[in-house]
Amino acid sequence: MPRTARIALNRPLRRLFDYRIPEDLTLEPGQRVRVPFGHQTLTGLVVDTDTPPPDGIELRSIERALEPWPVLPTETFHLLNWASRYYQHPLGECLFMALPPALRRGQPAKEKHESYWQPAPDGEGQALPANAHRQQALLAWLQEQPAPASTTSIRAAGFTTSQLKSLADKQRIRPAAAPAFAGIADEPELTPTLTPAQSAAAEQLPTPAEGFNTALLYGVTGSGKTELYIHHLKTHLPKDRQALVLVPEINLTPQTVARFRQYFGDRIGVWHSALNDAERLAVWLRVRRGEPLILVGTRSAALLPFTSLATVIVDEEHDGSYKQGDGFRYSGRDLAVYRARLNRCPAILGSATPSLESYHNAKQGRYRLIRLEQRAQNTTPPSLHLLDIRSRPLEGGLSRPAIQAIRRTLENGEQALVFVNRRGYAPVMMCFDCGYVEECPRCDTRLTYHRQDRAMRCHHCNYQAAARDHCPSCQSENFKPVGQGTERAEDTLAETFPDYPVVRVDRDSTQRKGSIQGILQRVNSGHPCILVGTQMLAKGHDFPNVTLVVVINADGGLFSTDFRAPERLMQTLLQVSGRAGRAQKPGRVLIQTCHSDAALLQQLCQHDYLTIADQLLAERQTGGFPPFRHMAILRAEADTMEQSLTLLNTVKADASFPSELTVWGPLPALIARKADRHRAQLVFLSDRRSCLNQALSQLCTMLELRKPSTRLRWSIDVDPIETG
DNA sequence: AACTGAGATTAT
DNA sequence: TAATCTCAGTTG
Repeated sequence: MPRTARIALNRPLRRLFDYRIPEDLTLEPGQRVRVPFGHQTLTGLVVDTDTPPPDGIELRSIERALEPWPVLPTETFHLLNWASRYYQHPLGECLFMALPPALRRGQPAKEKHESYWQPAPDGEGQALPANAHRQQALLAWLQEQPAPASTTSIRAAGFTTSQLKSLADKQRIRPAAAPAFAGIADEPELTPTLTPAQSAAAEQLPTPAEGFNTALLYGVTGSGKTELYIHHLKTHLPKDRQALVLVPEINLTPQTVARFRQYFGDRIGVWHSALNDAERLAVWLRVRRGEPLILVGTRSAALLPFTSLATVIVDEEHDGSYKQGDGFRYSGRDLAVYRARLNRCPAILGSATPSLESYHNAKQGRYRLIRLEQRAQNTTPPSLHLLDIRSRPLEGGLSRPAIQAIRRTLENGEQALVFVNRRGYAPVMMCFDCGYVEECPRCDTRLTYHRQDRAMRCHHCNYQAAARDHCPSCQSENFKPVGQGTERAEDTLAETFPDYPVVRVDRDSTQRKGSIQGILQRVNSGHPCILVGTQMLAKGHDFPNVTLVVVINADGGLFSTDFRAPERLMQTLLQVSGRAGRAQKPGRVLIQTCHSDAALLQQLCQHDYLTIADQLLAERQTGGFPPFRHMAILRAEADTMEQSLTLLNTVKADASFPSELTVWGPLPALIARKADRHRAQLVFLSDRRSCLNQALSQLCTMLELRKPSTRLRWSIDVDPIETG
């Protein structure tokens, strides 16, 4: 009986392919192989062996295994299998997503040869030139090292390979064998000191000894969650085990990584989108080898091949960036929790504004709710005030009282932060004579005016055109920007407060690498100034001298059709409020709105987040929305709206859905045309996850069978966060 | 997705 | 008549 293997390929095919295993080869799931596929040779992953071969097909043979060991260890493999079914995404693409790019191709699982160096005995080799300062410094550095140093660590210490080569040429250093991996090199023996409130919370956190257990850590902004994580890992993570720490966007939080490094030294591994292929492979291999790393990373770090995971932490667990927006639409947070379950270890989800999903889980008793409601430095929490701007004169979007508050803040020698939820100068250019509004030629959107480079831009498809100074329709010069963007607010503020620096922080002002660091440094010097910016400012930064936060307009989230909009509004407002009054000075938050009577905004000023969350949950329950019911969206996009709607309509008509499944639509998407693609969607809701999942796989089979055209595309989004 | 081959369309 | 494009079908 010839042995067979079922192989997954990195292709968008919802099926696997069977191959014969050569006589001399033994294989297990998770191994990489080279297989013939049509006229090409591809890298595949073994999913199963000795499965009954299909009838009437002449199987081709696996060429060879790329490694004698599985690149995907058992738990990771299980996780991805589960995720493939849960998110209805082809298994092959899920599995390959968990490999670094180098291993997705046919490359060997080895780092580029790394060499190790040690100083030559005293007196050997040639003397160094007097001006070779860096070489002398490198030699001195090598002499201080307890063991031979790798090229990577030499580079990390600020030296170059050419300096290394010069020393080697002069025989002042010699190559050495790679030191055997001996646990953690030198993890500092340092543990953060906790406040009484932090200690109380720390005692409730689930430890690796307890097995699988999920905790929701509700820690208000400034309560010191990071210290708590570090303390927890220091006291409970065994020295030989791994930990995963997920963060939303690591590029914006180098301070967090620095803090972890300070306590764990080289035991910290970092994983984010800015790594190149070689760096990715190196970190991935360290994880796969089972080095007891504490891996700090973004969403995709949840897919890393941990072999001895003992703690999972998800910081800012409410953050939308944990959900992948295209392709394999997984939630890094949810995969991390499932991973903890597979590895029988604790998962800690931390946030000052927990997602309603996690909070609901806590209320249902599935998660342990831990409250940390005191700020670490005993500062009073910021006070929130609504500022109704109906029929008030505005200057560049700012009301008189807001400007006065900013002035007082600056005169007190403190800093103010102005939050504007739109980048650019103004979201619309409009003709005040004929009413013409400049729109994107490829999307159903308005173009945003960017004064910085005199451009009109579409924030949805990146279309760009030169800005005009008169109306293209009636030639009137009464063609003006309408509404507020960060650039405009910056402008007004600079005019109003000529004696103080105004610093803008948004995607456009921080494009250059590291420019945000410079900005933050400048702000943290503490001199009075005004910060203007978008969401970016709300995320995790610590501005000790900011005592006033002004929200230019809170109304955007009040009337959205998206059922998550109120939740998101509350989270954004509270996160940005948290930037106020960190040090010894109390903070004030002014929220400009045209609806100061709105119940949601009133509650925000009077209550804590969980009270509002209770309220929002009640509304979700009444409306039959997540987390009370499970949701998925089938989206279609094509050259015409008719094509998209037809596909969804026929699929809806042909499928036999159980009565407990609610189906809405098909309806055109909120932005019906995006980059010249016409989009529509069908929404599914069900009380039972299994019911939803079954309906979705039925849909997939149907959609796979019909192959109308490559220009007509469809995708499934399970637990969507954008429902427009 | 990548590739192929058949058939239609277009350039020379 | 050759080169190019489009479309549908297949991959074990």
